[in-house]
Amino acid sequence: MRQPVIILDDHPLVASGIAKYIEAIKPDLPVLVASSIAELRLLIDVHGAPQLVVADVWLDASSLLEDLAKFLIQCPKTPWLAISGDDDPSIPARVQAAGAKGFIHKRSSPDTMALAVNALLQGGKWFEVQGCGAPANRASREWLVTPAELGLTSRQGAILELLLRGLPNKRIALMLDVAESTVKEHITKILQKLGVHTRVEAITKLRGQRLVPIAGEFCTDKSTNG
Amino acid sequence: MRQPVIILDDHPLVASGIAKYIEAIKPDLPVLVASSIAELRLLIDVHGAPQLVVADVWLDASSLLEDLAKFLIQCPKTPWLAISGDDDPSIPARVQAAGAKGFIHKRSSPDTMALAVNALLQGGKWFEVQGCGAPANRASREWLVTPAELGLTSRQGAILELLLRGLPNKRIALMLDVAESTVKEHITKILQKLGVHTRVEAITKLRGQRLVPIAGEFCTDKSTNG
DNA sequence: ATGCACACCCTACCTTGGTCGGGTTATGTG
DNA sequence: CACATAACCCGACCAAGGTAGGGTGTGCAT
Repeated sequence: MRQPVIILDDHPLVASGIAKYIEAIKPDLPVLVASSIAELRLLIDVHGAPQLVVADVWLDASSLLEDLAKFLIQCPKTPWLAISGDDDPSIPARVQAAGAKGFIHKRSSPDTMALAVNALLQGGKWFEVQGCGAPANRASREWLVTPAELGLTSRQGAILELLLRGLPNKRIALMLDVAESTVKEHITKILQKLGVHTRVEAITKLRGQRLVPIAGEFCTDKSTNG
Repeated sequence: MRQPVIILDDHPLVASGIAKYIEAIKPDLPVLVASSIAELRLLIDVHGAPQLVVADVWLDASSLLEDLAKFLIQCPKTPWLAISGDDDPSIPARVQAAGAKGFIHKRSSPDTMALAVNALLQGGKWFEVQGCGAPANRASREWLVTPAELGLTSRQGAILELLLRGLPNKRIALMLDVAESTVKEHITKILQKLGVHTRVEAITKLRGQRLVPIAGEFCTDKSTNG
């Protein structure tokens, strides 16, 4: 019933690692591995259009990017996530131009990849800005994420924001003026969508990311902990 | 009883891929995975000196290479194989100076890695010469904090490090091979010293900071069994 | 020797967190 | 219209987190 996720990588080590990881975070999704476009085509012929393609764009290989893009337009509904180990800063733009719905660097944390995969599976996008040129000011250039990119509703996004500040459910409920049980319910769904089981995992997974601020409402930036 | 091979890589994707691959070519060898020197140390405490360490020298991280070398001289009979995804041409020389018995690049074929692993397991060496000259991008100075600066003992620092990674008490207890109640006790004291009431507050309070990988003295706090 | 700090173990108790199975209301869209 | 989705509420259950107070053994300084 559910279409598979296909990992395309010429490096079997990395491919199997990625596959294993995606299987771990998405136990209900079949994950297949291809090490060439030919193999990818074969898998798609057999299994139909996949739900997602995660492709290592090893740009050493001549025109892989174009070939891949040309090939994947056969599956217009299938998003694909580009992964590169290269530090060329033009890559994100190039893969986006080639039709990728997302890009992450190989040195990204697995958590980041999980987020990207989730985002793409839910129809969103995920483009990670590479730090090649000026990686020094990491703290000030934290990546921005919209709730939508994480597949969250706006309300869930609001609650996630407070959750990420370390607030307990009771405080969140007070701030949003709803029942604590409602907060719990939202958080349960948030955790599911993020593919984690506890708020602590969610926080560490999203570490370094920042939700885009939501207009109005609970913009009380003071207090919080303590 | 055969001693294990330990893979050290901050990128679990790659680590598990490498582990899987080595398991495939060496079915009789247990393969363990660590994602930090602290974890590596723990594994060695538990299992004894490994037959081989395969370490990704992610040189972005401050002085990992020195720390690793300093740590591995405790196991003088254990060869270690450095893997790097960086193109800095000085790396092979540096890792050799640091005591590595081999070096391969992440873009090497799995076959190459198999050869290197075999060579080192048999007491040999394997140094792959890199072709490219792209300079490494210096970077990513994250704010480092020592447990001492926070008023913590070394043990508390170790636990805090795991806590900050989002691990639940049970996992921390398993990794440190102590009772969960002991972990709880340590954490209670950590929280008191940090002036917070929950681990989530501790995480958000220390967000963006990184504990130093355990300074100097932390090596093996005796046996304490009993 | 006595005291102190640390790491370790335990039980008990309470709070918080997360899930599950109900339910209501409003807003859409086929 | 029926149906789906989101937001809201409740109660109940169990797991996890945190505190309190008991204990052991070690090493180190007074």
